[in-house]
Amino acid sequence: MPSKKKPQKLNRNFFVREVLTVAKELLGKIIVKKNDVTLSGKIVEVEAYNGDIDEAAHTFTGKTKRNSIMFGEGGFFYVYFTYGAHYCCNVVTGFEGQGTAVLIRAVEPIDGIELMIENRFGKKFATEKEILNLTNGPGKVCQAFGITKKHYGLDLTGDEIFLLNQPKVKDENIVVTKRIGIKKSVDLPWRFYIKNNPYISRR
DNA sequence: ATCAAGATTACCT
DNA sequence: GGTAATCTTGATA
Repeated sequence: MPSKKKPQKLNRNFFVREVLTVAKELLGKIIVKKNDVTLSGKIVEVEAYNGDIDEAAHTFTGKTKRNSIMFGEGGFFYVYFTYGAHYCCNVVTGFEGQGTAVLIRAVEPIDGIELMIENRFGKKFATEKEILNLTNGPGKVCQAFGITKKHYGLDLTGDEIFLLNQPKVKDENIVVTKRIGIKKSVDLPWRFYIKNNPYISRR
């Protein structure tokens, strides 16, 4: 009997490519975080940042202590804290020295939904509406998954947090728009999300 | 040592 | 739709 093929972890080569390519291909992939409970979700919305030409990127003004991981090789986790309340998580892309990354803006919950509800709302149960609000924004994704600065610089080809390969989302099912919540380089069409997915952050 | 800004969210009218 | 909350980082002195 032909057994169903298990999805494989994305390896270093996937991440060490041009940031816009990686951003688009990250759609539909599954992010997994292993603890006592395994949490996972399908990536449905991302934004690309490129310090070479993009004034909104944290790496635009050069290397600092905070953004140094973004200048490393692709496949590492860049987590930062903002607005005094929220963590946002990024997947570093490209070669050593490039300063590019993809912000994970929204995921569709798959495994460990009970724990995500607890992390986000501090209770065990949630209404359908609340479940749609679990992970539909970058700060919410980090809160639901319990991602903090402890995970800064983590190797995404390791065993704690990693990504599982999935079939590519077809171009006709990808919506391309301008990015959200930034004040510089606002016209770059570097936000990508899966068409008609209920878990994207609207706004 | 001090200060301003920020890749957001939740709650208000 | 508008805005307060909240604190880390990086820049300036």
